[in-house]
Amino acid sequence: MKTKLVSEKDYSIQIAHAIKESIVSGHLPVDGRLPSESDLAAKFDVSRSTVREALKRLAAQNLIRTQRGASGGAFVNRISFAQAQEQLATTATLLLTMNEIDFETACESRFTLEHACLALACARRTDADLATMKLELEKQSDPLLSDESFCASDVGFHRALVDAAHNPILSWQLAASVEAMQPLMNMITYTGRSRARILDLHGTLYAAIRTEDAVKAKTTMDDLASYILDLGRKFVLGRATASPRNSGGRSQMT
Amino acid sequence: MKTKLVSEKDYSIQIAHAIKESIVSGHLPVDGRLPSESDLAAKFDVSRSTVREALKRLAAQNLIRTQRGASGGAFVNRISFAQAQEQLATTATLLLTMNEIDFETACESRFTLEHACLALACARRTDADLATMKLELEKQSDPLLSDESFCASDVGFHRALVDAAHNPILSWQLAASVEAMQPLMNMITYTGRSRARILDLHGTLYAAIRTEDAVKAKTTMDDLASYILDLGRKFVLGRATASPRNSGGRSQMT
DNA sequence: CGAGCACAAATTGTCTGACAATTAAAAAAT
DNA sequence: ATTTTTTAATTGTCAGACAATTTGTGCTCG
Repeated sequence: MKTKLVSEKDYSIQIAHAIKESIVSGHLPVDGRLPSESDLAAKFDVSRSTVREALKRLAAQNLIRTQRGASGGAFVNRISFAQAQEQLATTATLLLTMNEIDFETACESRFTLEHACLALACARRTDADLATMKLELEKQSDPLLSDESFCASDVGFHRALVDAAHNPILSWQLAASVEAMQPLMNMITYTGRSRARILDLHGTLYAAIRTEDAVKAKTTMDDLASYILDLGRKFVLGRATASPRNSGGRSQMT
Repeated sequence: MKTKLVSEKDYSIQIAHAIKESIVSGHLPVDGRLPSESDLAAKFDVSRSTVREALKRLAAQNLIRTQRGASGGAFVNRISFAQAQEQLATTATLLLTMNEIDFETACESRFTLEHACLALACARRTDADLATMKLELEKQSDPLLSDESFCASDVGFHRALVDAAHNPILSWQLAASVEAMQPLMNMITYTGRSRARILDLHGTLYAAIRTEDAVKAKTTMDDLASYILDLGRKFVLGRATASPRNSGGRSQMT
């Protein structure tokens, strides 16, 4: 049976949309195999190239994967948290870099989220969670640690903290936010030379979660938030006066 | 200058990745024009089809748009919140439908987020925010309203509530969560026939935000959360016993 | 001189047909 | 029975062509 397409939009878009619907609606089960490209071409009455472009659109969204060879083809992906997180992080990064989102807004959303996780984290943290946090704390207390590694460990600590809430969706959303902000955070930490203060706050946070003291954890998180926000403000300020703005002519790819 | 590609992965993936890097890193400015497909084909030393598949991958992620005709081509998109939200909602829906995320986890993450917005909302709500919430409240109090419209208004109320926090990132993330959960929430509300209770809680929330009473707002939100969670549990339970599970044979697309 | 109009040029969208690369299954050989 | 070879199916890539669309250009006519 041939499926009708309207001729007003590009075929590859319509085909991608049709298949996507089949997937999202559950009509096509996870790991189910799509018809071969030739079959799809016949079904939609278009050329194989057009079908391929449609499939590439879906592959870019991690909705399908392809495999060569006999009994190969396109299969419906079970979307993983890792993939979802990567997509979200890309989007968040783009929003941060090319839209009008300023550092303060991003910072506020991140710490608001993290703050919200604390109550859950205090109630549910396991020994494994605490061990992970403790490990990162010890890494961070090494004065010989490079700036880069310190930042990585910082991310690891916050991630462990959120993971302690044991809600994968919250972990997912927050991890993406943190990842998108990391480059900027790195620069701030580099220039701020503020390891001692951060380490101290982390230690306090750790202790509060260990003892299930949600109130203490929250006030500490607020302190950390305002401290980082302050550093960020200074950093952005210094940057604004130091380096001239990138003048905005269109440029081609080199 | 030709750009080298390794022959181990598919070319279209590598090309898409290379261009994506140029965009995310800011090397290609927003609204900047990419070279034509023929030029890119020459630059990467591949055929035009391969370049096209790469571009379709980017288009599927809303990173570029294309335009036909003279002085047409592919242009770097300024990603909008609307697009970002749509992408996030799709991902969230997929995670919800085909992964092992249960209703309680989704519900918890949503209300945790919303709870976290309340403090900001109380501090920053404008008259316009209050008016929007009030409007939805009045809609909801009409007993002749259809179930569908009631649910839509419910979403509108919560959206207005989060928007009152005036942090676009939080609005974005939460809106996507809410949208992904809406189908399920609808069914729950349909069966629960629980309008009066919900309306009451909404009214209390509205009043608390109007008077900037963050404490009251938070306790009310907690009540709402546990009420919905309770309804959801009953609903899921009833569903599990009533309808048999979709048996899992692989199926082809029809 | 201006307004409209035909035409050319550039660019993406699609089609056709072909071949290469890869993989699983079937067939053949040992 | 096990290993090797062949075969078939499928995606990945290529080349060339034409269609559709849009913009600019120059020409004609008022």
